Amino acid sequence: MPKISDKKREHRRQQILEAALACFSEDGFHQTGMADIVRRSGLSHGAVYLYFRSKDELIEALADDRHRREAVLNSVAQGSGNPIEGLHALVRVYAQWLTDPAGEARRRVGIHGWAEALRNRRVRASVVEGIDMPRALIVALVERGQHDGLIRRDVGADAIARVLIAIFQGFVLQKCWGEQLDIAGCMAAVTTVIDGFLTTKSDIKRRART
Amino acid sequence: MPKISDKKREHRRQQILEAALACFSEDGFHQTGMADIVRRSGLSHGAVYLYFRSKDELIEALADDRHRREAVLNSVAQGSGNPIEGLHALVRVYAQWLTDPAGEARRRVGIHGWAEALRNRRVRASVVEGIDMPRALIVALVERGQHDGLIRRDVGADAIARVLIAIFQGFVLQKCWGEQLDIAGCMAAVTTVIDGFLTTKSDIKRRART
Amino acid sequence: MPKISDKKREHRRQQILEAALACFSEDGFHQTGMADIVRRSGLSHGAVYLYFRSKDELIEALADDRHRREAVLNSVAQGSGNPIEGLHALVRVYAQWLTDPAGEARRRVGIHGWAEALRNRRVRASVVEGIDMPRALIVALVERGQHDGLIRRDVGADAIARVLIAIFQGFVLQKCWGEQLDIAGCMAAVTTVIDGFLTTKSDIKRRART
Amino acid sequence: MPKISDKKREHRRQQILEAALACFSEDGFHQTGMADIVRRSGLSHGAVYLYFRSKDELIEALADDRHRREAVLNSVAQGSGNPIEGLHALVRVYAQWLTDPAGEARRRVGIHGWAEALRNRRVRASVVEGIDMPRALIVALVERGQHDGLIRRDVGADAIARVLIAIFQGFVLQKCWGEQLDIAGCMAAVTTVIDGFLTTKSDIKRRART
DNA sequence: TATGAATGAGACTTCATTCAT
DNA sequence: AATGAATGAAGTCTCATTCAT
Repeated sequence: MPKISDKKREHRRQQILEAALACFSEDGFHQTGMADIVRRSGLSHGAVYLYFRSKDELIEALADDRHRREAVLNSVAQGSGNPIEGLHALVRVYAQWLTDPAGEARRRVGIHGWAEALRNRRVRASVVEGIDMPRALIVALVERGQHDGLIRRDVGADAIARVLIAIFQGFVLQKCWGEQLDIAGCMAAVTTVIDGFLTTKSDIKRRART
Repeated sequence: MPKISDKKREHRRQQILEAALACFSEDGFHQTGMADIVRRSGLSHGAVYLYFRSKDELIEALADDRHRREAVLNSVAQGSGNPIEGLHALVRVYAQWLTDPAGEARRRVGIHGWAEALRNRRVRASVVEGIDMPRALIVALVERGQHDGLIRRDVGADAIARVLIAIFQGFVLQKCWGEQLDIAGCMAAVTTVIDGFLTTKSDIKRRART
Repeated sequence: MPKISDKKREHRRQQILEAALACFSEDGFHQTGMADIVRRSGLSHGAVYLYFRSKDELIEALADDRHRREAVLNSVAQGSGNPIEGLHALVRVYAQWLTDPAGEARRRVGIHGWAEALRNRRVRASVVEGIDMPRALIVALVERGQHDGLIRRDVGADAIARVLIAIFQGFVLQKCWGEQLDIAGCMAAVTTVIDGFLTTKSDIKRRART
Repeated sequence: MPKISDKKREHRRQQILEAALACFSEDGFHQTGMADIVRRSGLSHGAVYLYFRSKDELIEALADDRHRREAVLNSVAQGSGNPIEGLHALVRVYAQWLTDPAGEARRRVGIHGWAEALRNRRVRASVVEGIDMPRALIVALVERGQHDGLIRRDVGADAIARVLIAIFQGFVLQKCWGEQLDIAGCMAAVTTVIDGFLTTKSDIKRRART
């Protein structure tokens, strides 16, 4: 039993995960058979079970994978000086992620994961943590903006964060269903949404009146 | 029992659909066995197949059911005089639907349906038609608003519709995952989003300059 | 419970048997469902079970039906004076039965019955009795012919009977499989077969030598 | 067990086919359950489906098997010098096949196949091809015999072939139903049948008159 | 390490028969 | 007598997982 190198091992793991991603993206978790994944990975049944103890572990590994990738995504918008600019940057990053053709399979699997999160505790934890990252980021930006008087104070930071996240979740759904989604136009609308959260002169006046 | 009444028949059908809804809501379409539905419905195996030819037909019936219910939901906001008020009314209706505890199972099944729509043509058609209704409604309202000078013309009506729909789709997800979702707060944020699409004095001035 | 007339009762019975015959002829006994028979008969499930206690009873009734019809067939050749002429008459009758387009379904069901006879005691009894009739008839004719010196004595009467019966059984098979069966030509061959069983001058001489 | 040898594989296949043959022979194709075959084969449910994709494929495999065996059977009589002797040889071979106790199951399955051929295109094709082989063989022998003046020209070669084949089909039926079939006697009768097709002095005279 | 044949529980569905009406 | 809705055992087939090699 010659222990193979860690590099080789990691490569095998990725091979399997890629095969699983492709299969799950096409047929969902429960309509995909292990045999499909085995075939697509070019390995054997036994080999796959050497790397993942069960199909569920494979699903969870992909959920974690997604989680990790989103962490990278979020880090991009971090540290931007102006909170408003930070929000716009975040939107741009997500818009790009949404448009990337190479990410189609991952987006589709993501949707399957959203459904699976309803019944699989581990998947749900991964998904929830996944949206907690941008949420915390947005909340921080919004609170800074509110503190600086740039963002309206009559709307909760958490609510704003959830609205923005929801928008992208909805976009993923609509896009993956093959809807004619004018991404550029939608992004313009999202920009307007953010602007709608900003303080206006009338807000200032109104506040003055109170 | 010779030829039971249509009423009784419809009742049985509902009995099965309710059992299916409960099962699917808990375990998803593919992890729910017909045996589960049979057990929960209190009927026999054969009886269920007397009303639905297959598990798929059951899934599709629920999709159609959802479709029908959403049509009713949308009709509420129709015919409202002021387009802005119409949008707000629509949001209120959907907010209420989102909050209704009795609708929890239906919302969860809805999410499973979103995933299933990725691989089942019939389900996708039903889901897409389902979002087409409010979309058309919102587009109509927005275009009227734009024509009347109430809504900004620099954002597409379709984009606005898709943003609003996406928000609710995301809310459904977040709520069903058990997130601490401050619905009231979120609705306030949505109201602000809509207001963000309205024309402001600065818009008018800007337009005047052009 | 108004007892219906015997005439009506018999008509119903025939109605069911006809439906069963048509279904069995197309799909065989075990691939035909009671539902098929019920549908084709225009009656209800309960009604069919009022006349036949089970599907097996239906199969057996058809076997008996066939048995009865064949008895009629055989009676035709009976009582013919010349045994040779009797054999030829029998062949003509069976040839006609084989050619009758209206009998196609019955011939097909007959074949299914031959297979069923292998596992159903009652059906086998019916089938075996069915071939015993013409066999006895042929044996009688042949023995008379042999006694009269018209038919060779070096071949058993029973063997001749079985050969002739076998020929028609094989013809039924070949015809029902859609083979290009030149019935006229085949009948000519059968005639020759019979003639082959007759004594010739050389037989007489040969016998004289012994 | 990684990749078992072809020999082992073929052995397993035969194991299953034998079990299927025994079951089908007793109960017919449609009354035999896969569970019966599984039990009798000593393998597991899944293993059987590893070798045959469906019950139908199993039936067809047996049909093909039979087809192949009959090809061997026919080859025996081929190339015989004297056409008359060829016919007698063929009859002897089939008589032996009919008598072989080890072939009982195969003969019974054959009858079930005759019935199945009425509704299963693939099975019918196999059965029809199966009788086409001896038919062609007999036709060739008879035509040679007719050309040589050994066999009567007033009976079609095809008709003679069909008569001989029919005889054996009928014998199979009668034997499998448990009839007291005096095979030796019957074969003597068949010999006489063949002799009946030969030219006699009277034929020659008759032909001379024409 | 790696293979892939084998397992067997469980999936969906059918269907002969019954029985309340 | 007649109906047809209901039953539930049994059917065929799949598939996640294991383990002898």
